[in-house]
Amino acid sequence: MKKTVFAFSGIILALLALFQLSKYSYASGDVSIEIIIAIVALVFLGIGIYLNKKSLHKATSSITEINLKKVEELGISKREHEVLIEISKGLSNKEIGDKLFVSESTIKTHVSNLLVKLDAKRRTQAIQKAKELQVLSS
Amino acid sequence: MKKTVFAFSGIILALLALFQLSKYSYASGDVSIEIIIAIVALVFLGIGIYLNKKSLHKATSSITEINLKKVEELGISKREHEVLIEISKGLSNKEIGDKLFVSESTIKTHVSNLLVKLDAKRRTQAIQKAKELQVLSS
DNA sequence: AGTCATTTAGTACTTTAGTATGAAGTCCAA
DNA sequence: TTGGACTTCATACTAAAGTACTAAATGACT
Repeated sequence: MKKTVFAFSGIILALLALFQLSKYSYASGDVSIEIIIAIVALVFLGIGIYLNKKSLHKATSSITEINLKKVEELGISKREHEVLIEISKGLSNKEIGDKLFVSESTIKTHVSNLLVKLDAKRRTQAIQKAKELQVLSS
Repeated sequence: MKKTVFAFSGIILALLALFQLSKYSYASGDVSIEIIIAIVALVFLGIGIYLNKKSLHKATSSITEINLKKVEELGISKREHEVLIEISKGLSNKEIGDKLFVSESTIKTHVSNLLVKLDAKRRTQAIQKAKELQVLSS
């Protein structure tokens, strides 16, 4: 956090300096305007890349969005998708039932339906396929 | 791919136009140099962010290395690790046995040992924990 | 009001998974 | 060469998971 503050302060100061420098350099006639603009362009290109690298590195580690369209395409209902998530966490049917306040029978029904919809023979295979199809976050 | 080519062509043309525009605008005295530089700066900042987002998205999506040290720490043997990988692919004990040319009994033994070492009650939980511990690539 | 998808739940079975235990062969290092 | 870890396999269980129905309640849509 402190590093970020210092970095930003530095960048802002550098930019101000660059602006002033560009004005005086142009006024004194030493450098053409094209070169000044080019320098500014390159510096900001670098800043853009740097800022993005910072922000993306924190975000992308956990971003693997769930494709809601494919969930629909596969005909997976809201409740079934909930069950799918719990399966991927390693819970048993009984545990999922307790967590969602329904019976184990109900979970078995949902799981059976999920296996058909995901074309899987086992829950482990369902997890694998669901992640491939971006129906589960990995 | 075609999209990328068109996008780049567009960007390059826009930049050339911007450069020419800046020169004439300044020459005619309508716009001050600060504003021109600011516009160029913002445009290149955007380009930098855009380029980086593109390149990072391709790279970070598949990077999740397996931590060999933790495999050792957990006392997971070479064969057990092989079995773990097949489990995560969604195979049954029988299928894993066929793939590795051993009996289902053998796989059951390996799986039981894995569950103890990973402190899991089920194979699905083992997958989850193994990925958390970076013993499996996710 | 009636249809359709969803959610819930049950029974009765079959199939996998997982546990516990024993045992034998391999290979490596002390 | 003799433990020790690894791999293999088996038997006999118990426990989950999964299948194949049936069925009822709910809510949305027509």
